[in-house]
Amino acid sequence: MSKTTAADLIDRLERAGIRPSAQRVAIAGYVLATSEHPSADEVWQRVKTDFPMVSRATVYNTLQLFTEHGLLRQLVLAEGCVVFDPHVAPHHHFVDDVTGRIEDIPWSALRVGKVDQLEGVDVREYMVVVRGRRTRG
Amino acid sequence: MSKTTAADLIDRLERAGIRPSAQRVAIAGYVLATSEHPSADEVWQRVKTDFPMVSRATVYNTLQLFTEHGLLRQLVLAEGCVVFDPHVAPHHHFVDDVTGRIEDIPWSALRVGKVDQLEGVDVREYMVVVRGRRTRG
DNA sequence: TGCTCTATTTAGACTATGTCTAAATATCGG
DNA sequence: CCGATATTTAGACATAGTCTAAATAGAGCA
Repeated sequence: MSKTTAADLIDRLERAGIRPSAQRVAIAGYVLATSEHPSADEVWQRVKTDFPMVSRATVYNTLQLFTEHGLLRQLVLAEGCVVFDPHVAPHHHFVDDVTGRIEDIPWSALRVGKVDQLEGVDVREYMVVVRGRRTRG
Repeated sequence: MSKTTAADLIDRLERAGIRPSAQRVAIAGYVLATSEHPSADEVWQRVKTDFPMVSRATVYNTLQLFTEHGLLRQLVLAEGCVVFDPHVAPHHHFVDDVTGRIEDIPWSALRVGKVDQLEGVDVREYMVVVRGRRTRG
């Protein structure tokens, strides 16, 4: 595994326009290299093992900062955070960036190909999640 | 708007194999008819306006029951429940039903069509979310 | 009807996770 | 080194979900 050095991390933060403090470098060292898709609290737990006195607020603020500067993406995929839909047949979803409102998109309105060619997975279901703005009511 | 009667709701619950109590009918009256994609607490707040003494535990248990009997789906799309991904280029995601682990799927591994034909939306991003099981490591 | 067994509901304690604030600390430019 | 600004901190607070033991309601039956 290629180990990312502190100097590399500092460089990445600076190129993103972020001042590299010790806490930020420690957080970056984990979250910019992981493939685990951690929640904010998981990042906090993990970073604390190397950097025990970092506060929760710093981790949350830093993750927000990294996201604003394009180093991270936030995915609305945290397990256990669900919403209920009485429309049980397969369909896709549109999430309005402005209002947060979730709307159904009929299955036939989009076409998804090559799902059957995915290797090593037994697919139970899939859907497209589209995000953006409404241009009319 | 076609009003769903209590008799209709009772009938749906019974056909799904659920004994229809007053609380369950009240919860069904809202959640099986809405297009709002509410969270569990939102369902509780809403149902309480008509049925003030319903407890939170009942609403949570009932939503779980409805889901198990196929009347509802749970969507992992609740706003504010995020996970972080340092892979900022567009890609899709696979969620393992067994472990909950989220894995990246390369953009090129799937094909999504007709997104540009969606009416009334200005698309910022989209992704496919695939759920299922791994068949090998 | 009244009894008993089971299913359902309840209040509220508990936990986990995210937000906010005011104070303390660190860093930068001069 | 100094003052101004940026950053971090502890911990209170808020919100949402889980759990439990006790109370209530309903079904089947004598």
